[in-house]
Amino acid sequence: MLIGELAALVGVSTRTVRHYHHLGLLPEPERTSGGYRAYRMRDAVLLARVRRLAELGLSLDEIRDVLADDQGKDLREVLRELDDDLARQQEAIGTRRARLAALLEEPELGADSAVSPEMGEVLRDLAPDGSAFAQLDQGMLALLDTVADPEDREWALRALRPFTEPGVVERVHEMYARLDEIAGADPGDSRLPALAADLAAHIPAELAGAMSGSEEWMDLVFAELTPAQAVVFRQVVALLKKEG
Amino acid sequence: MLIGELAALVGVSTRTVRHYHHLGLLPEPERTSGGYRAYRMRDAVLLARVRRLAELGLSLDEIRDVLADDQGKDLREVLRELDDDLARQQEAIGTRRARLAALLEEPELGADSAVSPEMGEVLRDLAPDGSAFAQLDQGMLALLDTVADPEDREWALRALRPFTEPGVVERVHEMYARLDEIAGADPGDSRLPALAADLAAHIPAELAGAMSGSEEWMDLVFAELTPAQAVVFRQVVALLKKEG
DNA sequence: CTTGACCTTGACGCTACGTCAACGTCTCTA
DNA sequence: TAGAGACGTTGACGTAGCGTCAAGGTCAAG
Repeated sequence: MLIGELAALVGVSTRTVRHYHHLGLLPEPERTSGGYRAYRMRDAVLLARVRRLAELGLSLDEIRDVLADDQGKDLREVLRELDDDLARQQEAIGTRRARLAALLEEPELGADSAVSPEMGEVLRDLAPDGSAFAQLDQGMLALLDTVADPEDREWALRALRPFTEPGVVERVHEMYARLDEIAGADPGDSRLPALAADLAAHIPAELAGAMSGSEEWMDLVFAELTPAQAVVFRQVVALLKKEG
Repeated sequence: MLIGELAALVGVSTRTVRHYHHLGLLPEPERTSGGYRAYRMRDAVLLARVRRLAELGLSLDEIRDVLADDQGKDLREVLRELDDDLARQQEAIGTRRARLAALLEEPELGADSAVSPEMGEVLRDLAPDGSAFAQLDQGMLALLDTVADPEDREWALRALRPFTEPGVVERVHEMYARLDEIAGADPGDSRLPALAADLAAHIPAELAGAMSGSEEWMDLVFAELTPAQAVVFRQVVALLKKEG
């Protein structure tokens, strides 16, 4: 039997057979005068054994160990571990499918999808309306949602909910629009103080406190702003500090 | 933000971040004077986006496509395909776990395990009793079980069942033992004709017909036999042919 | 000035083979 | 007897998503 015949008999590729030789799973057979591998029934029997175990899902390393031990004692143990592993995989896939199903339910499926359902709701209410500022803002909310620990996340969601109420959403969009408008403005632009005042009036104290808590965080946020926007937010911070 | 800080923020390794740069999933940020990557919030937002999609199970290639399209239209399609794929995986795992459970039920778990339940029964009844001939014979039955198409398999099982009946099993083991005994014997040994006659008496005609059907198959089987055993089986074949 | 923590690029490792490449062997046929 | 075509040989790269050195540069602190 040449390698192609053996492979066809057992139902694998010749590459697979050679691979098993390389790994020592299958002994190299004698060679013909021409250098071809000459297989016998024993080889087919062995190869079939390997395939049966492989099709169960054992790794080739595990198969080698099992065949080396030869006894059924170790095999039973390996199979149990494998079953546990498969059970975990099934569970993980189930979880992912549940998340997928929830996502597919959503009417909008934007770049910031795949966040938690609660944050998804907030983001949908605040809707990406083409505003550059809104995009960054909502991206950061999505970031927060994926990296914050559960309690911080809950806290943030509670703090955000007021913005999603009808009547308030429109004000938020108006702020986004005004921030976009002044993006390229001069730092001394006359519209800035009014915008800062309006923003400060809409941001609750607790949110402000949390935001300005970390110096580095604030630096990172300010680094994303245009000079004019930065001026506005420095004024907002000042106003909120005075107020609190 | 340096790479380590970004990675910690989003919850990945620095290697992962660099990998995403390499794949073009994440744009390379500016560098500090010292050559360090200097990240900003936008990068964290983007990285979090990538991670959310990756954790859903999308491949990095798919993520790049989805982010390139930017629209939710394609994302929905990709997610549906992914869900189908996961459903298939779940089913496959379920099948494997069922086979595993069946296997773990079995009291004996030998080298030829993981065959079909029916063949498992036959092999258990014929039990590996240390006979070298029995080992090869039963290995070949296992091979047959894994490579034959369903109808041939059914046929073989029906033809084998008589051997597993109480009263017959003992005769089978006796034959195995006698074949082992004469393994190294002279081709002219006086025990050979009797053994051949006894074997022929126990092998039904249909099985004999099937076995001798393929020339190559017979060659492969004979190649596994010692000279004395080969003599015996040539006599068996002759006897069965005369009888049929 | 040194230490130690961080950064840089480059490259190999992992799983289970698929897929060339470049070349030898064997069988069949003109 | 030569050539074609089917098969075999070894060697090496590719896959997915990073982990893990290696060999070295940068930076803040003591």
